[in-house]
Amino acid sequence: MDTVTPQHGSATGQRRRNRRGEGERLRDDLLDAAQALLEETGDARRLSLRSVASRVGIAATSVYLHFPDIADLKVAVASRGFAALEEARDAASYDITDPAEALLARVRVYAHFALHHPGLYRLMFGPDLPSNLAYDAERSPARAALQSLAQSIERCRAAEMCDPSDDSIRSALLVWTAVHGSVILRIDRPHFPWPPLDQLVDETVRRLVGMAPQASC
Amino acid sequence: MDTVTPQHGSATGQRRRNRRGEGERLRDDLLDAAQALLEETGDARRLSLRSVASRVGIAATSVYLHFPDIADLKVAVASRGFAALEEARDAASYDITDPAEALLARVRVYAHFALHHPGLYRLMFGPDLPSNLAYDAERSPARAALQSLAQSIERCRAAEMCDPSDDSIRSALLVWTAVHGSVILRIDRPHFPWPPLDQLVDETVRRLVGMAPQASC
DNA sequence: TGTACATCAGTGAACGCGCGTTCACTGATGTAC
DNA sequence: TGTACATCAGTGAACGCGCGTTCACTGATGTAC
Repeated sequence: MDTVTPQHGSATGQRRRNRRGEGERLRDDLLDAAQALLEETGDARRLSLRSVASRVGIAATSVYLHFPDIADLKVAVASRGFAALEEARDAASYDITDPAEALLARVRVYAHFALHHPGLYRLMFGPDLPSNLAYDAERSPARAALQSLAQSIERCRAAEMCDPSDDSIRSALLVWTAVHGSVILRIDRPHFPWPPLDQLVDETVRRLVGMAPQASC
Repeated sequence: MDTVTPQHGSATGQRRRNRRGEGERLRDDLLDAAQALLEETGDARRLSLRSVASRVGIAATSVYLHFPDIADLKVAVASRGFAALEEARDAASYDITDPAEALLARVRVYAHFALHHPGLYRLMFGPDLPSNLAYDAERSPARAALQSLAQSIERCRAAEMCDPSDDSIRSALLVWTAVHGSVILRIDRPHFPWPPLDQLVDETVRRLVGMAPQASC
């Protein structure tokens, strides 16, 4: 969109001050920088107010113009992460009619998202968000994601593609925690000889929801 | 064991210097202090050289008498944790003859260990160990634990209590990652309305290894 | 058309904190003679 | 039995680092008159 201004995407250093009325741009730049730092280091602890400011090329104190403190910035970054994850999952299952295939596709995308954005994923689902702001509150992206997973399982059940006696919310919980464990250990223990991700994820989902071993049913 | 010396278990403050020839005691005291800090904060990042030294009641520099750096101290603490976990698991299944019950008991104890020692558990299985020393090397307590889990599953299979077509190592991997996800999310998201732990763990294990829903088989 | 001024978008010095690590040292104690 | 001395088990000051946060400030720019 509009002309690519030099300050966008540039590393630490010179940066042109925004024009009058465009001060809000810095907010986006800060979020971009924080996300970039997460991608590079894979470690949410490195996300310091000073590191983000330095990445953008502004004084450390300027962060306070847009965020009351570093915790709020982290929450905002995580929030963007949840939106991106949701979008990716929806895109993955958009044109799949088979409910079982759709479920598997959605879970696979979740796993790939985690491995492609380990720092962001760890921030979203790990201990690095301030606990009073973490997304385990009743209305939160993480809960919404769980609901969406449960609905996907429910559609399988309606099509008689998995265990009919299960509570789909409970099944969703089993699947979510299991897949989280699988991807977070992959991220945290990169030297372990992990089998291919998709196979393991598929197997986990199939068994936990009582789906037949082959995709057809 | 022998007289309880005042420096043991005491908080920050006065501490009597060890007698000649007993300097190695400080090493144990450091490990005890580090573990106590983990229990209290639940956060492996707080394990700093200075915090451990202060907890024991010695000068920060004295840590170097026994550990080349803080990373080595963390590895030593994690190592004790793996030993404790192994012991607890063996104790849990010691007098259980039914292989399925033994497997479930062992996995339940694993989960309880994690929730009772969240800081220690996170250190053992999380990203806080220095990556070159993390226990994902070929010969490591974590690998040994996985082997032991696989053997427990193998015994179920021999007794025809679970899916006979499975590779037990692969099943062990599925179970380990799933249970890890379940407990680490409980630790990291304490505000989430988690169902009872044992039920969820049992259900996860049964489904992943293809065990019948009831304990009898 | 010119200018005073309010506002916007930041800056820069400074604070105290905890961190890992270095270096030279100290004082008690056991042992060899 | 007495004593010199090596060793052991630590100490304490100091270093530079990055951190979050405070405070008073600056300079460009749009706007009202």
